[in-house]
Amino acid sequence: MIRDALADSVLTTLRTLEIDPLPDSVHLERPANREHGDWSTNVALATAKKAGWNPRELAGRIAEMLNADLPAHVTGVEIAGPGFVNFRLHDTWLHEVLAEVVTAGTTDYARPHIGDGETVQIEFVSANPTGPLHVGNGWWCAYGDALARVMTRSGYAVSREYYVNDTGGQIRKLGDSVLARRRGEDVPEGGYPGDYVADVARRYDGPEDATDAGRFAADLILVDIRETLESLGIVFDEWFSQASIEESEAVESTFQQLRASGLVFERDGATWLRTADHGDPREERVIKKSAAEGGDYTYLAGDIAYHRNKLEIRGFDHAINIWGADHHGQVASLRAGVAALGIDPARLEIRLGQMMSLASGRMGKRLGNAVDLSELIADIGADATRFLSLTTSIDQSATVDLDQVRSATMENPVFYVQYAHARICSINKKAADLGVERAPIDEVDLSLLTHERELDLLRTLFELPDVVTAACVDRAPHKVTVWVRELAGRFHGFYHDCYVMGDDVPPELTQARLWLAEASRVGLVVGLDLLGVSAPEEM
RNA sequence: GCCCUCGUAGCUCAGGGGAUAGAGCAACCGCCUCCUAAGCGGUAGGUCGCAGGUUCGAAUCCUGCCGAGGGCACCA
Repeated sequence: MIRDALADSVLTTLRTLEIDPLPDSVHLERPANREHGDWSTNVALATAKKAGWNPRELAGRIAEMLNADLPAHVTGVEIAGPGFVNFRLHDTWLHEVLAEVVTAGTTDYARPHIGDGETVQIEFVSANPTGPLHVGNGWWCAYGDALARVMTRSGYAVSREYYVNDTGGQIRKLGDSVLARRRGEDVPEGGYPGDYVADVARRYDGPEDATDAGRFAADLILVDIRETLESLGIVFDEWFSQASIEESEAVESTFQQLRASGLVFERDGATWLRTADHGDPREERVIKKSAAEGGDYTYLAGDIAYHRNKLEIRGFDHAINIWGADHHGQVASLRAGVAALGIDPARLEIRLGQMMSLASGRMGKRLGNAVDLSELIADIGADATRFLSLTTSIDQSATVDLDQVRSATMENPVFYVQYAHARICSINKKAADLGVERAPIDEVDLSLLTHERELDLLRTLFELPDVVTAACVDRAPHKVTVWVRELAGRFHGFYHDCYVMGDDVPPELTQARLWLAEASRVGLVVGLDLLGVSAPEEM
């Protein structure tokens, strides 16, 4: 790859100059300003001081030596600013990129080998089955799925999991609401007033028992949640029942294992875990309630047991939890609990998604203005819904204007990107109609691609492997969204200025441009697929 | 009080050590005898919350302050 080749040649030069100490690596980047060349390195700035050189002088020597023996594709090396070494390249480096992209194709281009088969479980959504998913608690579901896609492409063996909170107080409350509705009464204080509860009540013919009614309701609601997620193309490998943990020996055996850590003690009739040693600012947490409080294990105890199940019993190498920021308070305690079990807490990664808000104000089930996720999907479609939530970082508390989103559906950026794909398909269709076939890539003169639009497109395509790598390592699939918009923009520019077929387009150029369109298609298909957004052939 | 995230164009957000800070929307002006105008080009719009510090270089890293959101249960 060009970057490695340039870095190698710079490093060789530094060796020849007997620079000591040599830098660990030579950083090459593409300058934002075109006047600064095609590639640039700050290596002189970074190493000069320690090696006892003046940065500009060192940069000058590097440029001088490289100019005396130019690396492949390089037409000239210059110094600029305080000591940058800038490379000017012949367009052939980009033509090589084109060949790489179409040769690798959608299955192999931009497939970084990072995971190396490591198993990763990503747990996300995990909303309580006490009501349909609303826009707020469904906001980061596309994030979890896109992250799973990005990590899969990067070589991890990924499993998607939904932790179903199908036991405990919330379920009893839900059951109480159902029973009240069945009796024709209002739901009790703190219950669930939604219409879906009434629907459930009409179908429930079981005993007058809150837990029984609650589970019945949760099962039905879960079906609805699953359908909503599937309509977004999100399919979980596992729907893991909290009850299955709490009603088994899992909590008890986890409890015993915690005791063995020596961090467990009794106080005020309750059993506590000392979590301070593993970094919890709360220092100690109750894991088993006192008799006066019922004597049950706490949620934390169950959660530690659940994560023991993930990391020890099922043995995933790595577990990633995607939680809403409102669960921030649980992070340190859970990590401490996992560590107390003797499990390396580095294997558990918890990403907090900041709360989203609506331009119209706060949303909440109890405020009665919760907008169902399924409603939004019905309004603007699955692709737009996913794309929308994947444009921002999860660290950003996004503000969504639902009215604008609905009215501006046709101007949604997702269509801009999909339209680029449709245009490529349209070109291919026209080529087929005209009986134009693409010649094998190695028989096509790619050096005919010299238009700035063409070269910009190739520069962007070059970036995809780096983008996927960054999206994976930083757990930031929105980087793919940013990139795919950029690529679509480049393609629209090319489409507008560079006709692939036409009376004044020579057949050789048509061939080269057909391959460029194909490379663009590869980029769009890969990018959109990572986001879980469809790539339609026509719009 | 302590912890986490954020403060970038009128709005919604990218950029998260490099050289002149970007996009979309909104506003204004142009562009189809030709592969879908759901497109392309242009104009206008910024003290990157404030103040210090580190660095050859800071929107980016560190500290403090201000502002917004979230969190600090024998609830889940």
